[in-house]
Amino acid sequence: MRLTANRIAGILRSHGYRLTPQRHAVLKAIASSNGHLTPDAILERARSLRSDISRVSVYRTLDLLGQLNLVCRVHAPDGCRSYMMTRPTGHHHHLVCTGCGRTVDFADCTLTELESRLSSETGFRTTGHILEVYGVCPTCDGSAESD
Amino acid sequence: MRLTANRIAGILRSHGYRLTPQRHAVLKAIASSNGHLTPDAILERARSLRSDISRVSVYRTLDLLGQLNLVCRVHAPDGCRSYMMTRPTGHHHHLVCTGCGRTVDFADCTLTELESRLSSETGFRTTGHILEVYGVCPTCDGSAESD
DNA sequence: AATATAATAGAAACAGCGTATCAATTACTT
DNA sequence: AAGTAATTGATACGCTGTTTCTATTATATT
Repeated sequence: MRLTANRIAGILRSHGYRLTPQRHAVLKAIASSNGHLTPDAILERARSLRSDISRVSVYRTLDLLGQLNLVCRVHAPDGCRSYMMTRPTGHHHHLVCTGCGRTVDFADCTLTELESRLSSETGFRTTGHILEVYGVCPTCDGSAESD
Repeated sequence: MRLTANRIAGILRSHGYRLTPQRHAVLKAIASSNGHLTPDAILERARSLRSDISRVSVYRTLDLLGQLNLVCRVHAPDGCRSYMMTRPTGHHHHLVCTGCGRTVDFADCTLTELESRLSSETGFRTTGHILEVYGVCPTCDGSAESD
């Protein structure tokens, strides 16, 4: 289950951050999507909820949420600055629909073996990885696109 | 073994493209690195070989090389537009040093299982993936940084 | 070697994304 | 209700990448 905008609002306040209408709109914008969103798409959605939101606030809110690990970035083939809500769990990866952007998380990551093998073969001390899997979701596979 | 600048020059010509001094300088700039380079870093290196190279030409050459699969993009945590020479082989991934950028390719990709499992679990028709592994190379692990 | 020509170059202007600065506003504490 | 520190938007800026256009040039042909 993914974090709702309201729960995140509570988390923000518990960390001493203010809950402004702008932040709330950004939260709702991100939480209302089942896929990843670019900062620009987030701005657009947030503006439909509250018209007086600036681009700057979107970036600031994204930075803040990123620091608190409440949103995570999605690396798409055409750009690596899209965001979506982080699930409560820790390490995970994304299965991204290249048609509509719908994104599914998965947590079973089989890369620790690979990392240790690479480590012993190269002498590198491995520290992490990016993994994004791409595909076409059932809906998009039936031709029409949606979001 | 990685492609040399001269071999790539031959490939370009065999595809009907001209071998201009600018392109050659860009090729040498990329080939002379053992890591991934941003377009800006490539411009800088190419300029040290030949002063009259414009930023536009770097981008154009990168596009061309990308179409021919002679360079590939490296997704780093801070940006996804770095380039390095492609090895002659096909599907592969990168182990990237976060200290100096040195990059090692590896071809044993264990993700087809994961993809088919995800596919049957989600209904997505998987089409590919990005995988970049990060680490610290032996040199950088001994404190000083180099390139 | 000279010529023709299509490809390629750089200059300049532009567009988009993200950030820094700063005065005005406002969410929250008391 | 008032005080205050956090937060906001406006503005300006810088960086990255692209488009357009004219001049140049690598190559094929003679």
